[in-house]
Amino acid sequence: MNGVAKAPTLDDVATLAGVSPATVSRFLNSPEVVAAKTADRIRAAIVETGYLPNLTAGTLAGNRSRLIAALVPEIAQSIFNDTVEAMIEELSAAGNSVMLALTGADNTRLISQINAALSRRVDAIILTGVVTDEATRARLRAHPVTVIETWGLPEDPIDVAIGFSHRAAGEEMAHFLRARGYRRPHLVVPRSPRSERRASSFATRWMQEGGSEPTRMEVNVPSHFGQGRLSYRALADLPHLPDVVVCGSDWIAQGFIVEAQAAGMRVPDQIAVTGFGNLRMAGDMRPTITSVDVDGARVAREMIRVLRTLSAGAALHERRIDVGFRIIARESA
Amino acid sequence: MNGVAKAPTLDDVATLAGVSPATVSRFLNSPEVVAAKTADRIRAAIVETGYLPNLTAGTLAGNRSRLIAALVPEIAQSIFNDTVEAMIEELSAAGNSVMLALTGADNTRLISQINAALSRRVDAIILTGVVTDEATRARLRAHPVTVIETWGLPEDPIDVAIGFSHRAAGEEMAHFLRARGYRRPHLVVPRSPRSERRASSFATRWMQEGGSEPTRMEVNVPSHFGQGRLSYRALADLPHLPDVVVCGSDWIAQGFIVEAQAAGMRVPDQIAVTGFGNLRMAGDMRPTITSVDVDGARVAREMIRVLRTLSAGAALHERRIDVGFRIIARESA
DNA sequence: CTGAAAGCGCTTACAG
DNA sequence: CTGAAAGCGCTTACAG
Repeated sequence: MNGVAKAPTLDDVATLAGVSPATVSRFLNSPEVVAAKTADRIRAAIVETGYLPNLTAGTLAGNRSRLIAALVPEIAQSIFNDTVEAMIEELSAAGNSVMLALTGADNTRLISQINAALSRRVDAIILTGVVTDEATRARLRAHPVTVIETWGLPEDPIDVAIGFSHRAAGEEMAHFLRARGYRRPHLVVPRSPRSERRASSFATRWMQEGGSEPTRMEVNVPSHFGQGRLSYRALADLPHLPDVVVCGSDWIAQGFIVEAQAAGMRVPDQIAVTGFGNLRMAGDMRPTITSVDVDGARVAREMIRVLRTLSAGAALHERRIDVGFRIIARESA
Repeated sequence: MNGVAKAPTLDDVATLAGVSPATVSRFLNSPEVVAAKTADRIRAAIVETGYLPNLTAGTLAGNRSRLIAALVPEIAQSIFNDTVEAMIEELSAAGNSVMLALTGADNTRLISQINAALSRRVDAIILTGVVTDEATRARLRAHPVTVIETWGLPEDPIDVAIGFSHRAAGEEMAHFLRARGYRRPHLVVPRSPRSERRASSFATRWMQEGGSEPTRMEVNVPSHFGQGRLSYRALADLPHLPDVVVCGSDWIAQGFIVEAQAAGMRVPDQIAVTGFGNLRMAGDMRPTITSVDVDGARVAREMIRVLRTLSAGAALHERRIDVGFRIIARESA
């Protein structure tokens, strides 16, 4: 914090190496174009001066920042954390920095965070979920920044979407549970568009396969363990006891199981439970929790691929990248 | 993504408002110094052009970025998440952006992430924990950036430290459990310097109060639910069964309880358990988990205060800010 | 309260 | 393979 000596600049390095600043810049950005001997001198000068590039100047001059903004609702208890972490790892390894911005569980700060990102001239904005506001979509489309929508898979992405079909996930879970012989499903649905989508698709498919309409209750986002416990207690208000409870997240499923067991119920014998997200804990719980897995690391890899393609100036093959999902059948249902 | 029109610049706004660029800049940064009528014209011009400041140019010219780097080991399952989230919220509200960098559970990428942050000319670097490498400490001390070390409370902070005494936390827990009548504590210790510190202080104090040396086992970081389950099973290897298990995190405590209950043990009657971190889940678990609370939001507030003080050019009153901790006595011990 | 001018530290055609 | 020069979009003394 005691700014003694001024930080060395690219010019200092150039002077010491006896070359022009342009050559040092080239060495830094495309080392293959500078002669081996020149490179050696520059390398030595960098070490001797302790030079650290000023990326802020580089961004201004070069019109690319290698800064990427990741906008997520929250991280304290988020199902996206694995993906976010894989993403930050991959991007950092590829020489980028990540600016993480929180938009709030209800996404109220989405627009102000988009503006903050644009002000920093980020190369790309990664969104968790899909922007629903049409004006914002139009504005982002007109802007040079690359926008990647994740988790959802809208018909017409702003630029690119990487995710899976929440409709399909809901339907497949309905089919899975019906095939396992369950007859009275109850849905615990977080108040988010994606959870809502899965729940309604579940219900539609369930009835298509001859079942009667599932009962349901809603919970606030972000969903957490405590809501699972409350959800169990709320069963008392239902016209009949369900034989399987489809929870919108693994946290809810875990809380539900703990409360059910504390009340003396056996899971899954007396009541079965499913989660969503396939958190590590789902495989460790007693009983292990049947869940839906989305490959967060793959989402991260696809993002990198898109970003690389675009920064190489190439055209994108596909604007909607479906990474799919898998139902992981375990003990709880 | 379709860069049609070039983004409007401060010059565009100035021209439209009929003032010089310097005046627009002043309006943006210290609105109180420009005349009311001028301000009105500028405001209108900003709206009409849709101007968004280029903070990258502002940083280069003004030598401050309003960008703050937060370096954390990981976020997928971290006890720091609440603090990180509170911090990002507070900083964003104060007009800063936050660059979140992951250093790895074992902190291997600490130095490269520090360099990345310095390259972006961040105003401050927030560290989770304390930098142990002396060369890095010296380098950061010599650098104009403000460094805030959190959670730990080193004798001689690089700039400022905001945290609590892990030694005191370990001691107080020992005293607390001894006073409650427990006699055979067992420690489950994540392999991190801070957890280690708490565990050894616990043991020292426990023996000072007349107890015999606690048994212990270590677990990898980041700690998680599954380790708690394994820790229960590992009790079989101990010379005697403990009457209380002191876990290094609430995740471990929760997993331990679930496994103990699955094995037919009653918590806390047959075996008591404590956690650390006071996650929301700790208060929701069955039984509720006795834990140690650190006020993450307060850490975040103190950080803001420090940053504000420093950016106002004022001197800091204290370089070590102790936010304390509280043992939250609940059902599990 | 406002303007003209210099400068922040880079990158990138352009020319050789 | 390398250099001279212009320029990226701001901020900030300095002067009035």
